[in-house]
Amino acid sequence: MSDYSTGELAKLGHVSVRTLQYYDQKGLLPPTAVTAGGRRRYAEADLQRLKLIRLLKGMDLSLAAIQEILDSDQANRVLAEALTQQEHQLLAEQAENTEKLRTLRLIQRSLPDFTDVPIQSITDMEHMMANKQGLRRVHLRMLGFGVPLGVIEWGTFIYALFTGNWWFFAGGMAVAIAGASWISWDYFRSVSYVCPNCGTVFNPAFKEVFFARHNIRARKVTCPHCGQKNFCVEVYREKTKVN
Amino acid sequence: MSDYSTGELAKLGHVSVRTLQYYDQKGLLPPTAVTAGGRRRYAEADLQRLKLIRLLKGMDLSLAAIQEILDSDQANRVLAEALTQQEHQLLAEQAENTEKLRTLRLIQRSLPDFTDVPIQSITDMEHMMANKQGLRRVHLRMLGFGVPLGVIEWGTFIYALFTGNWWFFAGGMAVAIAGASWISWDYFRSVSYVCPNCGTVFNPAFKEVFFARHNIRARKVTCPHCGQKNFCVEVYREKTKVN
DNA sequence: TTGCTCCTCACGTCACGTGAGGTGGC
DNA sequence: TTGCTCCTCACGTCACGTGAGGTGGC
Repeated sequence: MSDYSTGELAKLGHVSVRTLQYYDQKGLLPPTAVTAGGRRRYAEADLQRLKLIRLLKGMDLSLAAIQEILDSDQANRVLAEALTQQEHQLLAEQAENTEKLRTLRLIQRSLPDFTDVPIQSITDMEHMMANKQGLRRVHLRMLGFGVPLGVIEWGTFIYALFTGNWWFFAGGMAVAIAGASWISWDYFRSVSYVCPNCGTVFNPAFKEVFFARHNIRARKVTCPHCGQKNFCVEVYREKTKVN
Repeated sequence: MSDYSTGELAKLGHVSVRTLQYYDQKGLLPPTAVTAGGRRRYAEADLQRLKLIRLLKGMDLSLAAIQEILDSDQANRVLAEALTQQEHQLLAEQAENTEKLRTLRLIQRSLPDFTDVPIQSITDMEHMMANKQGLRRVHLRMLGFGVPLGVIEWGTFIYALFTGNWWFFAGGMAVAIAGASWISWDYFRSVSYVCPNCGTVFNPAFKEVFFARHNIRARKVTCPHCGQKNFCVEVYREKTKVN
């Protein structure tokens, strides 16, 4: 009547034959009987037990924990305890995963800034975050001063066009150039660079920064520590580090 | 100058010495130099690399994936791709965990119903859920008929008390007894029992059910399949299974 | 008798932890 | 010279998957 071979039980329980052999070896699900030829024979109750094992394993309980539950004479109590513990475990994992996703997306968003920059530079996350904020302030300040300067430049130019008074435009240009110089200087004093090779954060000379090849977030400058010339990521220069 | 021994780098990188040895063996982080005596010597750039490894490992990337990223000449592109993939992975895990927690709590809630019942009986989840719904309907129906019956019983009793007309009460009692009998019969016809030993779902004789020891959700009845007498969980008898 | 199922080793997986037994370097 | 650090094997972890080589049972 209702007894199954290893293969039959495997099919009914949606597990592999190897898994059943393994469960037998571990003592987790020994067959009801073994034939003279050494073949395992399972009964209906074994299928029940297997289903329960799968159910518990589906909630990430370890085989050891499952065995402890099944072999306990206080199965109910032990199960309840294991479930409570597993609930905490799963909740903790959920929180960790959420944090991992947060970090992942932070990197994804800042990855476009790292064109030409060896990715070694993406090391310190907190630094990156503080940095993003600081840099954004600096960039906003640039805009805040740059836009009025542009207005002055074009305003005086157009005024000169209509009135023929080019001295007025010359004055506007002088103001604009002075302003732009000041903005550049201010920007230079607000940022530092981090060497992708040795991780040193340094402040190159104004001249080197001004003429260096660069993109939105990195600039090819020379590290004073290891002497290499690399694309270095621009970071916000913290007040406490100004020297 | 700034070169580190294995122990020093381990301390700075918050990993174990063994981990660094392992990373060297895998080719993931080979030391910049090795002394004549076979001691590993790391440079500043190695610390950078280690920090990046930790950052990526923190998002559950495998060492193999990290190595592929670090050793690629298109590191940026490869990293972006790996991150996108990992994002999907993490999201999938979140969804799975949520489902695991749902199952876990379902079991937790129904666990008190399994007093005296071998936990083997908690096997089929979908069945359990359909079952809970069905049983609840049956219980509500019992209440829906039972409460009016109680009202009739007490109402006629009190009426008899005040008027002295006890025939009226006798009539009410008759109705109540008939109603209760009908409720029992209806209940009996709405549930089945599942054998904790062999998993068979069966319908015992009315007499056995009526007099059997029981608690809220289980009843000690005899399985017609394996012949054992156990506490069997009461389940909702599905229409299609009525025989 | 012929396939098919099942059997028992035994190695591989992944990222290290944990000794054992020996040596480099301050 | 004495500790301390570091070195290389090599086994263990967890839940099986994947052959290899052999046999039971219809």
